[in-house]
Amino acid sequence: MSDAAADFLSGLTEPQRQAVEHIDGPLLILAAAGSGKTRVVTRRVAHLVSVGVPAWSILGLTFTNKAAGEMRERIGSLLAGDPRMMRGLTVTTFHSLCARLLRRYADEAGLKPDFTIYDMSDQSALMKRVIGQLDMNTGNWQPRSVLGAISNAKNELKDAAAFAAEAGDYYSKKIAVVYTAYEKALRAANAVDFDDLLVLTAKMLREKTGVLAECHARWKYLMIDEYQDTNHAQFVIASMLAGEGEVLPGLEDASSGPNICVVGDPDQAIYGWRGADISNILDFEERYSGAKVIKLGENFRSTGPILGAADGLIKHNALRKDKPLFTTSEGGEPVDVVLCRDEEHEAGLVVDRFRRERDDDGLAWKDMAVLYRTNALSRALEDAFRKEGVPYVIARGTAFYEREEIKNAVAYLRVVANSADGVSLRRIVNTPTRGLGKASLDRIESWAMGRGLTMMDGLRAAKEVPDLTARAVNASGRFVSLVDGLTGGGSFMGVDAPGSLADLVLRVIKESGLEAAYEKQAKTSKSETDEERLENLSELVSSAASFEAEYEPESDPAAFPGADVLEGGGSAPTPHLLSLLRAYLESIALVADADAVDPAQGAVTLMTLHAAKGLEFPSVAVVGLEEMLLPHARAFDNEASLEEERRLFFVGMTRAMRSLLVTSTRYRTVRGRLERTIPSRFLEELPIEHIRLSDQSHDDGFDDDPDPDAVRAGSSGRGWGRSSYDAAASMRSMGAGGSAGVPAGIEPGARVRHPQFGTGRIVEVWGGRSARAKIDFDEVGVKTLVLEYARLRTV
DNA sequence: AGAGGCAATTTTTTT
DNA sequence: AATTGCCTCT
Repeated sequence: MSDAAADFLSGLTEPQRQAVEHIDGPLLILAAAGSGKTRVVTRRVAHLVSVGVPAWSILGLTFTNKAAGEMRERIGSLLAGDPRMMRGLTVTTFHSLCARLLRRYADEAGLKPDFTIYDMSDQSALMKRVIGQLDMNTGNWQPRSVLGAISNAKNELKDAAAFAAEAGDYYSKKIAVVYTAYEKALRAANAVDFDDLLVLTAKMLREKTGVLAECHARWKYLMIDEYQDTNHAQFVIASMLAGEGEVLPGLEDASSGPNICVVGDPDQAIYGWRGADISNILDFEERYSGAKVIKLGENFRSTGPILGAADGLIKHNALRKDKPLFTTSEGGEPVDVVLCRDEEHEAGLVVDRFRRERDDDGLAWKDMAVLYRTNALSRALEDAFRKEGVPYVIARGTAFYEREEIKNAVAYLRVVANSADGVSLRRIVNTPTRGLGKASLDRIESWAMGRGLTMMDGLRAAKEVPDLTARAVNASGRFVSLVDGLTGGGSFMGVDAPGSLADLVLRVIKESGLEAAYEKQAKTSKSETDEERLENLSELVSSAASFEAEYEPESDPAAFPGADVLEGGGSAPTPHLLSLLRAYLESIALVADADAVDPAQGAVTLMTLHAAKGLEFPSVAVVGLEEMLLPHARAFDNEASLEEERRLFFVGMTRAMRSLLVTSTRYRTVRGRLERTIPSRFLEELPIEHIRLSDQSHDDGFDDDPDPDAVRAGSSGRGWGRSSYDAAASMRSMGAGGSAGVPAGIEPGARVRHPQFGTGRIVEVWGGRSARAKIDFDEVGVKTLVLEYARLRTV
């Protein structure tokens, strides 16, 4: 063994070393939270390469782009001696890989290579039309729930025909009809949804032996992270790629099984709701009878109390094989569990604690994270962080692309890349308004559909469409030439339009009139949001520019580089603008919220518990430990989902290295309504010896320092959570604090402060039970607010 | 055609 | 609170 190979083994525990050294045959790594999984996986890859396995024959699959990027980076630094050894290494997400394979083998998959990937809002838009066209009532058949049913079917690899064949009851039969029509509409739009990426790839790998053979020729070593969260479709894809089909009964043994290495932890399975099947990991040993199983149990991340508390919690999962969590590290503060008055109090508490930890314990903002069950909980936290001037970042990778103006610009790009994309076309055909109203568009559409043409074809042939006004024909013509101009003369395919991707994006923004429309609005209404929109649009141009700068066509897993690239030498061809555009749109479609986590930002990270999986922070706060929230109301009906909620909390707790705060509030504003809450049952499951309870929900005001007596007060018994609570007293104290309820002195002429709108003067007050006030705010103008919910304070 | 206003509604998590 | 959809007014 070379010295380099030996390096990858230094400082490892025995089981870690075994995992790193494993080369051929199936391997299951059961990696408990904080057990050094990433370290092991990256070193194993580096080790494989160092013993002569070509990097291009290794395929690593993760769930988020960020995880993939990190893994690639860490492998890169392990192999820093020779960057060329990384050549052709593929580490990517399931969805990315599938998208690339489907483009490369579009024919075999029954697609066209320029297909669009529809996100959830595209899917809803399409589904609404489909349901409407079937003359079904969107009230009775909600796009969301229908899509949910279809998604479940797809995850089990049931296509519309199979679904229809099984459908017995009226409801299922109806869904089957919608499913069929929805699929037809997707294909007509030359589009696939998220599930299709997996489904169509699985189908292709099963049915097209030629494709599978090429994949086998390329990838000899398969590695899958977070295996406990794979669904059936992903399981099939993994099995096919691993060469499972080649293992004949009776021939499998320890050395001849496929080179598939899966890594996961059943205690961190949190995606059951989207079809993840925990039995994939539980049955791995059975499926690959020669599989080597390595358990990484020792935790290197958290202090004893944090780990003890998390262990005590997860033990309450009855459907779980008991597995001790242990650490050799000593000391550590107990887990703080604090009962707060409301979300404002809770957020203030978190900010105070973080500030203290930064000032006294030498932590940096980037070392801290707040985790919550639902995105809605971020608001109160944001307000507090902003108010206190503490830098924070919300992990919502998709947020930018969900903005109106960005969606509009991206829709133009999508139509440029795929003119059949009806959902995007409909979005932009009259945005900004160009005189093509609903009536004209309906006429054009029915004309086109009657002929089996796309909407774009209809626009192109507007002159022939009956009953169109001259104005509509004219507008159609202008729209068509706009798009043709952007595609470089209507024959983008095969012809490289001049300019870069960023230029194209810029042209879209200008030539579409989007920029002008927002500029006009910004001038007339003087609102800041339109200024912001313009800034966002130019940020989109920058993002396109940096995508272009970083894009490496040869790193495309479906590029299947020829010998010249794999063996070195040969320069990569200049990417065609259209393929660049496709790749860019694909990267936009496949961003994950977790991708936005960037510790380099020097800010506290706010994110959902789901997004936190795989990360670690010296200091963590998990907020909102209340019944209906964590566990979530939706999880009450069955034990399995309740246990998933518990795992979710477990995942949150085990992100913490040194400091963990868990909070619950007595009252929480839900959809604008102040509601009484019940502390989460999970709090009572935390072992008392590892936690420090503190009921601060009765405290008045906004004390910065926790009351040391209050800390002791809660620890006497375990009944503090559920019933012994004086709601009236709490309401009184809140009134005094002025943070909720209707403060006195709300009358015309009075000056008040609103948490969002700032200060203003009351113009008018009326109404009895749900009294409202008209308030003239200094910054944002006149607004009418319901006093009960407005959180006004007199100034 | 299209903007703006009002009423109803709100199933968490995400690739 | 905030978003979405429906409806009216210009």
